[in-house]
Amino acid sequence: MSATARRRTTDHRTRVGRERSARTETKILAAALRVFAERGPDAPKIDEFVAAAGISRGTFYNHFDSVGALLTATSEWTTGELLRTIEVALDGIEGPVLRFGLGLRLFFAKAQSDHVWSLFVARVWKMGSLELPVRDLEEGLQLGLFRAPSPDAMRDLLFGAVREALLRIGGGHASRQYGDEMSALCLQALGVDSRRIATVMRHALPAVVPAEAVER
Amino acid sequence: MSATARRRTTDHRTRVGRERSARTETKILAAALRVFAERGPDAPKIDEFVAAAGISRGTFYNHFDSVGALLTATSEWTTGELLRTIEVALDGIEGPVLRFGLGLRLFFAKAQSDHVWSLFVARVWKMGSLELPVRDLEEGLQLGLFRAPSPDAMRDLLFGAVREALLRIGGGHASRQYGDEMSALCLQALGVDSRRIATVMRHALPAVVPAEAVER
Amino acid sequence: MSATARRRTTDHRTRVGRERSARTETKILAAALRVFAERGPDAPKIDEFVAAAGISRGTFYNHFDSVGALLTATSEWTTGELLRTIEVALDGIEGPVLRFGLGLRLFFAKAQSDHVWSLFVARVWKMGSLELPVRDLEEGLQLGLFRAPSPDAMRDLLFGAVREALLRIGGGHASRQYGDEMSALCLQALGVDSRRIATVMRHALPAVVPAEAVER
Amino acid sequence: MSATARRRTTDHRTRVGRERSARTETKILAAALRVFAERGPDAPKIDEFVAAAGISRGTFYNHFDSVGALLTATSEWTTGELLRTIEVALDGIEGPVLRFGLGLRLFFAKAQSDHVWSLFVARVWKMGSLELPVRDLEEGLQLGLFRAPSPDAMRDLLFGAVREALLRIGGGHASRQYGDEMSALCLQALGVDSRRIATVMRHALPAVVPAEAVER
DNA sequence: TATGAATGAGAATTCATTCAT
DNA sequence: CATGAATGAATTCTCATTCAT
Repeated sequence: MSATARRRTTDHRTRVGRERSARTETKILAAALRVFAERGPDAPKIDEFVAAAGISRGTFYNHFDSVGALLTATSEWTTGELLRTIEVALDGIEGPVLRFGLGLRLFFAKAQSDHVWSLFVARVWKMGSLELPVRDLEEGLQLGLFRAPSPDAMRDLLFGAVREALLRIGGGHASRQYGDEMSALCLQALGVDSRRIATVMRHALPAVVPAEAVER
Repeated sequence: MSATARRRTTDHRTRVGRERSARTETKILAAALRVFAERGPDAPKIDEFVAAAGISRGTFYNHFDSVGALLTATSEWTTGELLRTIEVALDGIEGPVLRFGLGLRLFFAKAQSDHVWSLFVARVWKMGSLELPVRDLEEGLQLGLFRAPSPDAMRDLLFGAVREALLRIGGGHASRQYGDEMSALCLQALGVDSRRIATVMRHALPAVVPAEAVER
Repeated sequence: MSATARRRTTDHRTRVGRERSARTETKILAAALRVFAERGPDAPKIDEFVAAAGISRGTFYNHFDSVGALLTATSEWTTGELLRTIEVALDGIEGPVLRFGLGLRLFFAKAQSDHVWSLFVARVWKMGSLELPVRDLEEGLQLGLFRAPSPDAMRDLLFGAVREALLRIGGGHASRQYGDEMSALCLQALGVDSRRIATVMRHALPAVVPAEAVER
Repeated sequence: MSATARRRTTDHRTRVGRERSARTETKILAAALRVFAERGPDAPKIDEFVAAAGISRGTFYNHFDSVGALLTATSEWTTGELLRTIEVALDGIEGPVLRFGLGLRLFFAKAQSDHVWSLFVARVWKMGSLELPVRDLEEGLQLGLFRAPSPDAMRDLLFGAVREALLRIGGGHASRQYGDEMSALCLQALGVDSRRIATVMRHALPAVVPAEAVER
């Protein structure tokens, strides 16, 4: 066998191995998403992930060092795409009020289409991993379109409202219009007047193009 | 020793014992408050309470059956008085807007005066144990003083906002005016116009009469 | 109950507890001595100590953090007294040759009276925890009673010889005179002439007064 | 393709395979030598050999069944030649004292030229795999050139001294003359008088002819 | 033969709970 | 009622071994 041939074989083995590994990792992450969504970030034991993913204990440790590491990885895996996706969907939309309002509506639409994701984000979300669209907010404040006694209060109110909304949606206790209602209420909280809110709510929801179909 | 004397001794012993027991229980509850505040409701182990309270494992079990029971007891011990206290302080104040606004300000004042309590409530609070002042809200809605797309959304937004606020306050990251700012923002979220908000904020904070000085 | 009485009770509880704890610890150490002697310092698993000591896993961890810590503790517990004991027994004996020779004979006598101890020391001994009687050696060298090409070589030869001797004794493959034979050979290795060696071997073995009867 | 051609190809493949296999095995053995030298015979895990040899787990098991088997193989691979080599080098040298002394000096020279080997032998050596030159010792005793209280003591002292010496050399804590010093001291331990020792030490070290250049 | 992901038995460790004092 | 040592089930984590590619 020539060196070239051998190298090709080696590459093949390596590639196949890596693919299998990646598939297993995805399986674990998908399972983790469900488990964290159901039980929160602290309660679950390794065995729950192992059982949910249908793998062995050993395999778990081949991929993640601890539940903490898994939580981090799941967070990243889960929220990474979404915000970018929304960003893209909002491309070409002008005006902070419209942009922020539509962004919220899109976000809640995602939540309503995936309760597991919704619960997971609600329970695990820590500031920083999933940011609010700071730019639109700041611009809106400067233009006088948004009003708030302080940035901290504004951020906390929006953040808390979204988290509670995700809990409700994830729990299956939300009506179909709930996402839009909460979006409207958030705009009202920012001091936007009713007419503008109505405009935002009437606006057609931009199409979301998934970056790529993530297998789950 | 006569029967009477014995009985008297026994009574004395019993009384002393009960007092000692009550004091121990208070010590445990106060410690639990700190521990739950720092670590949330799921993470802490029995030993953390034992260490924080400066007692032995055995003593813990003499008072509480499990961490769950302790959590419940701590919740009740902690929040039981407060809402009634606020209720009392608001006695005589008229108008849902003013009542709700002042109630919020009082609530945040309490939070800012006790960070441990603040964190505890933020982390442990589950719907039901600490209710929003439903009556004022409903009345305000009926009178057209509050506006919201739906009661669910309204409740979630307020609830979430308060929780985030408590987290900030408990973490020590809030300015002195933060409580008032958040109160104002909540009113704005309910559709109250700026003039009315200003009135509420200018209003003197009613005096709070502690039901009894709880030793901690 | 008076404060004094209570304190007395508390003290009593504390004392009883500490005594029980100390007894358990001794039990573990004694078991560890056997286990390490049989299996060496690396091989044994926690369960072997647990089984040998007749305690539960949990109890083991109440006393020692790891096998490593247990090894250290066992070493200290085991060798601490001996060298001091020998030191005391040699009190009043003059001359490095006589002192060193009798010290060796006493050491091997101890080994032959306790095979488990012998094997343990042989396997676990690391330089430093159980020192050779440096002072006698140095004095002997200065007086020209001992001869060696270098201190390092001398130390290594003696150290290695003693270790091998302990292995043989611990294994039960030593004759009754073996300890004395090895002592004599060590003196010969140090360049002591036969007549002097004979004197040392004829000398009565000083009585060893155990510092205190250690229960085992 | 003709049968002949095919056969030739097969032969070629086979030969290449065998060579590759032999090379891999050597790689594993060389790595094992280092690992055992550093960690002793009990502590190391399969992964350490795998990592040190730069191979995969699977490959390890293609060559050795267990750590025990590897240890045996490494011992044989490592010490097999040496003693025969020394034997050859001593060919023609007369007299037990001279032969034994020069043998020791050669042995330590080897140790000082290869610290890894030195540590490995020190840690792994168990009686039997690497024998002392019994014949010279017995002859020396019979001729009255060596003196010892008993054969056991003599063997143990020499054995222990050599092991300690190897540990020092392997650890890099030996001076350049250390090997010779220890050799001289061993002779002194056997009761050889200084003049004879001096003769042995002055004697030129016989040339060692490596049986074959062992690739490592 | 070489690879390395997957496996699961077994070893280490934690922690809620009991109980004699 | 208070104490804290002991317990052992539950859990975490390791590592020798297998096996499809």
